[in-house]
Amino acid sequence: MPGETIRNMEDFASVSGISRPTVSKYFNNPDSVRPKTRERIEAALDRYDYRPNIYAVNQNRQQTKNIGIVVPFLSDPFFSEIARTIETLVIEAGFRPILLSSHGTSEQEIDNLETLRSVKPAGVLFAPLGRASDKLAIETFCKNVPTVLFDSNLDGMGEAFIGSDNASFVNQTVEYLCRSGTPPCFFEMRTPANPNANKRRTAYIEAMEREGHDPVVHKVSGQGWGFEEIGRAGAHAAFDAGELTNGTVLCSNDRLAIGFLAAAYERGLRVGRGEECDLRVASHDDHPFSRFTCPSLTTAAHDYSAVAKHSVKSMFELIESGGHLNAREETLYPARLILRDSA
Amino acid sequence: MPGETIRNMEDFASVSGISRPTVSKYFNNPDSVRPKTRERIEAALDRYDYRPNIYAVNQNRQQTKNIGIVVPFLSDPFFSEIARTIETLVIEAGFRPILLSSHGTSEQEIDNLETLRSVKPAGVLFAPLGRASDKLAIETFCKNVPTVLFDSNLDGMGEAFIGSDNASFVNQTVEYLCRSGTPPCFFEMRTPANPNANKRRTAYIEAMEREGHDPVVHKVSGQGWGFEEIGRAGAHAAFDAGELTNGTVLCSNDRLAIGFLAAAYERGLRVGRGEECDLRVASHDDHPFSRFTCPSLTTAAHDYSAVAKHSVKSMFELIESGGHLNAREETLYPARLILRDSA
DNA sequence: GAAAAAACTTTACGCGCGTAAATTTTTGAG
DNA sequence: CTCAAAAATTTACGCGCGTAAAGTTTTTTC
Repeated sequence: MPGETIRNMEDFASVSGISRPTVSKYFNNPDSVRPKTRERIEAALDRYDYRPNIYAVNQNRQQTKNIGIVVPFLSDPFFSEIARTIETLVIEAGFRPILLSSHGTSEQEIDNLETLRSVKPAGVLFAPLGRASDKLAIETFCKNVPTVLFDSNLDGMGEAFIGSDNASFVNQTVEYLCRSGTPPCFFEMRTPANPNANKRRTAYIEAMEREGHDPVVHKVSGQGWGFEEIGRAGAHAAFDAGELTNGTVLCSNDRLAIGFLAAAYERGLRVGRGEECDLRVASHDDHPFSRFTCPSLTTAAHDYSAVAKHSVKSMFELIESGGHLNAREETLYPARLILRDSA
Repeated sequence: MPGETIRNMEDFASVSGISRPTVSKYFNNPDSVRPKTRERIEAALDRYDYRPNIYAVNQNRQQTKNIGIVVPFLSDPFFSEIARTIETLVIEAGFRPILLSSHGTSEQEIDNLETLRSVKPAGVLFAPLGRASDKLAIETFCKNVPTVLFDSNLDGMGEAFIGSDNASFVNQTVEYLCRSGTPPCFFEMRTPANPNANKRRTAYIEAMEREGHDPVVHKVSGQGWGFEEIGRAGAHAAFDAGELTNGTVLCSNDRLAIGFLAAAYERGLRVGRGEECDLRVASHDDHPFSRFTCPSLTTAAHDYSAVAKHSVKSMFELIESGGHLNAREETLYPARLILRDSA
C-alpha cells in the first residue's frame, strides 16, 4: 500500500495528514496530542513503518534516552543476572539500556566510560571493578555524567551507592555455622579484586570474636577473575599442607566455593553436615550455579531484585533532579541465608 | 589552558589552526591528512578533549560504525564467553559493538532486532533462539540489515552461518564412550529450544548404528532456559523409574549434564569410569563450569575462538561487499573431545 | 627551479529533527 | 450559539557534522 517511500518525519507527517511539529510532539509523548490526532498518526504508523531517526533526535534533544550499565565481568552469572534485571527495569521506564562489560580489566572499564560519554547517556548504573579501578578517571566521569554505583562502592564517587550488606552475609553464615557445628575458618583470595571481599573478612573476624571463637583466615594466591580455579588450586594446596581437612570452611564467595568443592571431591573428601562427612563448606552470593554444586551449596543470597530496583530508582531520581542529589546515600540490603547440603 | 570552551568541530578547528573540513577528514581517517597537519590536530586534541558528536556524525555518514551482537541468553556463560570474544574482535576492527541478549524469549529477540534497526548498524552478528524464534520477523530483518548468523542456523536466513559441527561433537563422544565402556543412551529435553539439539540427537542415532548398537533416547520434560534444573529433575525422575542407574549417559549439552550430575550426587550414585562407579556421564559444549562439576565433566568443546573469528570476518566481508554475498556459506567447526573424570 | 600533484582553505548546502513564535482551527463549557 | 482555551498549523531557525566545488598553498617530481 505505501505508494511513496517515507524518508523522514516530513514525509510521514504528510501521509498521516498531520503537521510535522505535531508528529514530533507525538513521538516525544503520545499523550501530548489530542486523541483523534493520535489515532490518525497511529493509523499511518500502521501502514508505514516509519520511526524517527534516532541520531537526528538525539542531536537535537537536550537529553538522550540512553542509560549506561557497566558491570565488571559479564561472564560471571551473578553480574549477567543483575544486569538482566536492571535492563528490564530500564526498558520498562522507556529508556534504552546500553550494557557494557569491563571484562575484568581497568583498561576496558575506562574504555567503557569513554564509550558512554560519547553517547551522552541520561544516566549510568556502574558496578566498578574495585581495587583495579582507575579511581581518578572514574571520579572525573562521575562528575560529568549522572552516575549511580552499585555492587561495589568507591568512596564518595557517584551520586549514590546501592549494594548488599556484607556484614549481614557473614554474620548469618558465621552465626549459623557456629551454632550448628565447629566454628568456620575463612577461605579467601590473598588479593581480592573486589572491596566487598575485604568487608567480608573484617565482618568474619568480628563475628567470630562476638561468638567467642578465634578467627582463622586462610588466604590463597591467584590473579584475575578465574575464581573457581583459584579456589580449586588453593584448596588442593591447603589440603596438601594438611590444613582444612576437617571442620568448617566459610568461603568469601560462591565462585571460590565452587572450586573448593571440586577440589574436595577430587580428593574424596565428603562435604556436608552429616556424621559421615569430613567438612562443611558454606559461602556467600547465591550464585546461580550454587544450587547445582555437589553437594549443593549453603550460602547467603543477595537480594538481587531489591538492589536492581533501588539502583534504577535512584538513577531516575537523579536524572529528574538534574544530575545531582543533595546527599550521597549508601543503601545496603541484608542477605538471606540459604541452607542447602554443604553445611 | 583551554581559555575557550570547545563546543563543536568548528571551535576545535580554530584552536588547532586547521580548517574544519580537514579536521573532519582527520577524524574519519587520521592517515588521510598530511603528517604535519595530523600533528597539529593531535596537539590540539591533547590540550582540549574534544570528540566529534557521535549523533551528528552518524546522521550524516552513510554508514555507522555500529555492529550489533545478539545472543539468545547472556546469563549462559557459553554465550557470554563467545560474546566477549566477538566484542573484542569488533573493537579491534575499529567498530562499536552493541551487545543485546534475548533473555530466552522471542519477544525480546524481536525487540532487539527492532532496537538494532533503529541504530542503523553496519552489520549484525546474530545467534537466534532457534525453535522459539519468529522466523518471519527475522527474515525481514535479515533482508534489511547485513546479518551473519552464528551458533544456531535458520534455513536460508542471513548472508552466512558459522557454527559448530554437531555431528563432530556427537561422533567423538559416542565413539569414545563405545570404545571405552558400555554404549551410551542419550539424555535430552523433550522440546529443545535450540536446533542444535535435534542435530545432536540425529547424529547420536546414526553414530550408534554405525557402531552397531541400539540407540536409546531418554527425553525429559521442562520448559525454558533453566537447563540445569530440568536436567536435575529429569534425572531424578528417571532414577525413580529405575532407569539410567547404570551404564553410560550422554547428555545433549553440558547444562543438562550439570543438573544430571547434581541429581546423581544427591542419590549417592558414583559417576566416573572407575570400577567402583555406577555410571558414566558425558556431554557437549565444554561449558565454563564443566571443569568444576563433581566429577569434572567429559565433554566435547566448541572451537569458540574459530567460530567468533570466522563470524566477525564474514561480517566484515559482507559489509565491504555492500551487504550481500554471492552465496550463503555455512561453516561448521569440528569439536575437540575433552576427557575428564565423569566418563 | 618550473610544472604537476597533493593537500589545504573557503564557501556552501543538506541531513532529520527539536522547538519557538505567530496564526489558524478545533474543542468544550455555558 | 458564543467565546475562551486548547490544540494544530505554518514558518523558520539551529543542532554538529559530512561533503562537494572552487580556489589557494604546499609538496613532490625531474
